[in-house]
Amino acid sequence: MLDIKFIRENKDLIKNNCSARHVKVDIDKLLELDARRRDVLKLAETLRAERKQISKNKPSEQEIARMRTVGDEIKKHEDALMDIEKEYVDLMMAVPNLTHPESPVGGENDFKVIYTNREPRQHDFSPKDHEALMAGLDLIDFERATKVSGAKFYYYKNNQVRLNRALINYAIDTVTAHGYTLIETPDLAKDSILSGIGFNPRGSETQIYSVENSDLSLIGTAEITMGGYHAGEILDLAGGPKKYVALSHCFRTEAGAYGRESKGLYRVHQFTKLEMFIFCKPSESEALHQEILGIEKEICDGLDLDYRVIDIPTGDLGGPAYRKYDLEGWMTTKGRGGEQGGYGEITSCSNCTDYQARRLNIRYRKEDGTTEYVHMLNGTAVNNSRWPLIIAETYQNKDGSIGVPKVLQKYCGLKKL
RNA sequence: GGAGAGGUGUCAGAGUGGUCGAUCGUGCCGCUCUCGAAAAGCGGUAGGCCGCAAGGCCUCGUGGGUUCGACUCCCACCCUCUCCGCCA
Repeated sequence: MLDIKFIRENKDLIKNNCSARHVKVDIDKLLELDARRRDVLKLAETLRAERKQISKNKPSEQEIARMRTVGDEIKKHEDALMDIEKEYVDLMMAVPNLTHPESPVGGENDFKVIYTNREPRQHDFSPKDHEALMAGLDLIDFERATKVSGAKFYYYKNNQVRLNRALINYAIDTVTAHGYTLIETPDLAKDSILSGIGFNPRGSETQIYSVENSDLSLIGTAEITMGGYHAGEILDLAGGPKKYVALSHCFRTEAGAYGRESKGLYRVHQFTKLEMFIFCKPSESEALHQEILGIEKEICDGLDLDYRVIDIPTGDLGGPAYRKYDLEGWMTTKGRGGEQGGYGEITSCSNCTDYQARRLNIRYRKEDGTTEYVHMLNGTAVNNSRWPLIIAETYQNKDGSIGVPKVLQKYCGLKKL
């Protein structure tokens, strides 16, 4: 959510931003509702002030009689206000965040590559995809998962389970070395928190599983439970930003996402993820966004993967992100029509500035004693779906075995799978 | 799941229908005293909304209701604590 005052004073900027981000919101309608809201509010408040003044001391019979009608009038204004406010809030929620001036303008495919660590290594044999590799080594079972839970679920088996734990533990050590507090979160959260973060739990095109007869949903990312962690609080950031690294399960319906891209582990309904999350002062957020990106690269470098970083274009930013970087790894799975590979997303980090903080009411105390909304950032450390995928495809041997990256060997005691 | 108690400002804790947005203490900030600190004394200390401002409105777990007027009364829900039951 943005500041209504800002929207009021920068109407054209907001409209242009909406169209750059491919978001349709009726800004004129919003401003009209805003004006009506303030008019009605003023009427109600004037009457309330009068009633309060008169009712302070014991009023006369005559005054009491008049206050009865004043009460009715106030109620009328309040009801009108509620109607206006409902529509107003819906529109406010739909307005996307502002955009970083350097974010590339355009749709999904207009991203800008800002870093490539090296030319992807080519295998000197015809590489397999992770599904074939893992199946061959009895490391995964999709079929029985389909029987038990449905398509896009999986059982990990044998040493793959150990490798996945090693991956998480390696990432935990790497991130906590940068001063992040380790935390494991609930896997369900209240709908009010979901929408505060910018997810719509029960809309028509939702990616969220909701629990029937409750106000709970399964989280799609620990971003939800971590954003909610400090909801409604006034933070003390004098000692520096609050930095967390959070472990949770993630659940996504992935409605409508089928086809080549969703092969194997690339797009699944459930996975485990380690997520970085920061609450900071506005002046710090751009530097911390770079810090998160740097840690993501450090994790990748440690595993010696082939990857690149892209700056996400305006049309693909979603609602909350001010700027977003994806880190894409080289995958066999991503190959198309005879090609032997392509880049696929393995992490994503966003600077959401104060967009979520305003919805969740998270502020910090400034030195002058006043408060201001914090900036919030999030970024993937690792997960146990796409990362095992890319390790298998990158470290595969001609004989169908999978090497274990050196840095993980001490975590799981294995040299190959 | 059953029984009881309770949810008020940083914390602790008053307030049971009318100048209560809230006593007192504590914490925090400033000042005085001091070479400095402690102690002591004095003063200041919630947030949000509307407004150029003056000022006004809202918030005592949440949402309804009663009333001219609700922190105070009624209803529902949420949460916390104690005891009992159940349970990985």
